[in-house]
Amino acid sequence: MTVPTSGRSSARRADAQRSIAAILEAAVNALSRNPDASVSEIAKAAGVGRVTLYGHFPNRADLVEAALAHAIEQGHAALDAVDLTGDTRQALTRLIDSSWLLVNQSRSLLLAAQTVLPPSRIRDLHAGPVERVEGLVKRGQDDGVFRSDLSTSWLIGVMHNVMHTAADEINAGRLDPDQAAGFITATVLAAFTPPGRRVPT
Amino acid sequence: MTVPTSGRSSARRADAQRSIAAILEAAVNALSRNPDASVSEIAKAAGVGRVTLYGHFPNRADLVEAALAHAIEQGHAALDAVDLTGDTRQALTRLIDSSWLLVNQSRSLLLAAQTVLPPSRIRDLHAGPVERVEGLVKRGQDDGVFRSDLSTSWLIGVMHNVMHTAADEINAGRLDPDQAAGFITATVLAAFTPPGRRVPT
DNA sequence: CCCTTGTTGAACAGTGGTGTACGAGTTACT
DNA sequence: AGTAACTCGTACACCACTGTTCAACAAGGG
Repeated sequence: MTVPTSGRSSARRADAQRSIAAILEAAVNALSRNPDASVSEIAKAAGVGRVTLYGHFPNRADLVEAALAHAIEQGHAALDAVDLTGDTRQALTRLIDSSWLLVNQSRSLLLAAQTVLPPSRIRDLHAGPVERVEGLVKRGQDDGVFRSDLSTSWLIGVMHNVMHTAADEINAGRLDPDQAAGFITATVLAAFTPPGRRVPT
Repeated sequence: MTVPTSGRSSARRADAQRSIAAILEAAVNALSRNPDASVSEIAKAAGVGRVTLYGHFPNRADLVEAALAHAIEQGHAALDAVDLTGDTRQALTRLIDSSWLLVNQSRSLLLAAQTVLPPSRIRDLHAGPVERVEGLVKRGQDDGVFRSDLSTSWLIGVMHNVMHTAADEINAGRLDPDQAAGFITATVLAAFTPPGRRVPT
């Protein structure tokens, strides 16, 4: 799914696979730095000719999509290690700890994708990660630990955007990166607390 | 400050002022719809020749900057009407009610500015509005109504990004625009509640 | 070892934008 | 009424990027 699987009978040659891998990695890096990175830029960073790149990805949009899919897949795999059982608030804390850096780093890449891909496509690509968070948040709501007067998707959106707050603050030099995770969890846990209940310390 | 005041002894002619006003308004509109709007596009929307536009704004960056400044100034003026005295939480609610739509509408314009202007310039332009919010939040922190374990700038950032959450959710068709303000204030007030204290209902 | 598959740079056409120049026409201020 | 300020369209030079073609060369697989 990461790579264009357009009707190909025999497997790709080894060097082609290497090229594709290099291109994807370079694309993720370049687009994460600058959402408007050109195809030439990416090809050069991948140590590959521009023509070669076009041999694997028909146009820039497809390349960006593949890069985003690649990054998401990687992140998704990395988060499989996180233990989401037990106390819901602690589970959420663990999830934030391991995911906020990933989210932060892919911010610019996501922006690139948004300018080139239809919103539906982007939502599809995010289906996996969203599902994981959604399950956790819903469990918290069912247990009464998280508020239910706001929709699940809203809470997920808030969590996501609070991570962006951290990125902004760090970028502006107003927040020490080491403190970021703590700020995020403190804020999210408070925001998720049901009305009338005490905010966890 | 809204208009290029580059050393001009005698006042501009009336029609020039009209042109500038039309251009600024058109620029705000166009850039709010599409952050990559071209100069031609903006000129056309303003009912003005492209050359005329260049007569008033030397380049695209200056135009974008002027548009952002214009929008901010307008918003700032509109918010002067909001009563920020009395109960801090209620004051914040009032402020959110009147400002979230403005913030939402200028999202794309801000994005345009970010791709063309240095961060410092953007922060300067926002100085006015930020100051207003900062005063209110600081007061809340001093009174013990808002938490002080997180920095003031963080809380402001959170408030800002929660508004963005609303925009995202509306855009995705998952939130009724009429409910947005309520969701935002509920979330922000909870996030601002000091640890150990009850979340307001 | 040979043939297929990949890779490469250079070159080209096309697109869509920015900013400038010019000359003729129009509109406001005094 | 006259002059300076303003506007307009066209045209131009320029640039950066996209996507394609070509012909020569390199490398993997059976």
